[in-house]
Amino acid sequence: MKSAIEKKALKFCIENKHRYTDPRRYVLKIIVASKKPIKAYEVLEKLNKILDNPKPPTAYRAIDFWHSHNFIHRIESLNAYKACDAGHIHDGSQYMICNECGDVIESHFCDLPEAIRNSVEQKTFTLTKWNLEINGVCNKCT
Amino acid sequence: MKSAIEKKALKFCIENKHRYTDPRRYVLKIIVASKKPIKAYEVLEKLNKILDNPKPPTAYRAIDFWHSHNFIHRIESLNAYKACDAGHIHDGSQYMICNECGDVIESHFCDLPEAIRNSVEQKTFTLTKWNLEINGVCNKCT
DNA sequence: ACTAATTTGTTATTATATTAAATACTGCGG
DNA sequence: CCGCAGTATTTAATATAATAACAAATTAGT
Repeated sequence: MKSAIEKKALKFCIENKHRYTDPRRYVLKIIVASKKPIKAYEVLEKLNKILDNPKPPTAYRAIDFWHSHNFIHRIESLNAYKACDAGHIHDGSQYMICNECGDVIESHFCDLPEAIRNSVEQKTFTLTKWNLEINGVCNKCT
Repeated sequence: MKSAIEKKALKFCIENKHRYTDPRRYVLKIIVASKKPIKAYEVLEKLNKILDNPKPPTAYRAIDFWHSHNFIHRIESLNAYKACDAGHIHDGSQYMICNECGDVIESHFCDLPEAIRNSVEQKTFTLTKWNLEINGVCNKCT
């Protein structure tokens, strides 16, 4: 049973002549299946139940692959990865991380808000990517 | 010769009855002296020229100390630390990281821009901290 | 000086991530 | 169908980042 992201990923691979190999396939499945952001070595652990004794590079390469093609994002402050189901490519991302339950909610601002963008450009800084991580307490935990 | 931050740090320690010990003192000096964000093991390396064979915890403890008291910030996507000379405490920070020269510029937005804050609060998420890291190319490198 | 609190020293270990070199797989032109 | 070129994986080793646990030293308050 394939999730929407997995279907999109398979389609992407076919269209762009990338291989939808077992490591890639299972790593994506594992990350998609995880409700919370998942760490590389947790991915590796789960991968170990499917593949034969996989080593770190196997997980990392697949993670990098999906990451570089925007199917997953990295949450820097957690060293963890999360699938992104946005129907579009975005060069920025925004997360709300609950300090209580550890849940991470992604918001899809397609653009960096004006106020920030202006401030950045005033410094004649050419923007390529941005990442906002917000900590706090989510509504379930309040 | 003490920088403004170091003076402020010393004052802070006296006022709050924290000890201004050698590891803390030198670690802060090293981070302040570094133009670019500096990594923990680079701090340790430099510390090794001053103290007698310091171990990782020595550096990490001092880093954590200054970090927890807002004298330095951590740039998550670089695993690196940078002194902050803002004259005030802020619960959020914003960096522009140049992909070419590695320079990092900190902007001092005291508050998260309205547009984002609203979106966060609409999801009834109580905000405690935020961190924005922007990648791009700085004006010197364009 | 005695005690409690804080901070550091030391050793070891865990967690996270990458390199390098050999090997295998896939699509394609002949 | 064969072999080449490009792409991807395997393997072992290593690099980098961070913490645990506990003993020893320092300091402030009595």
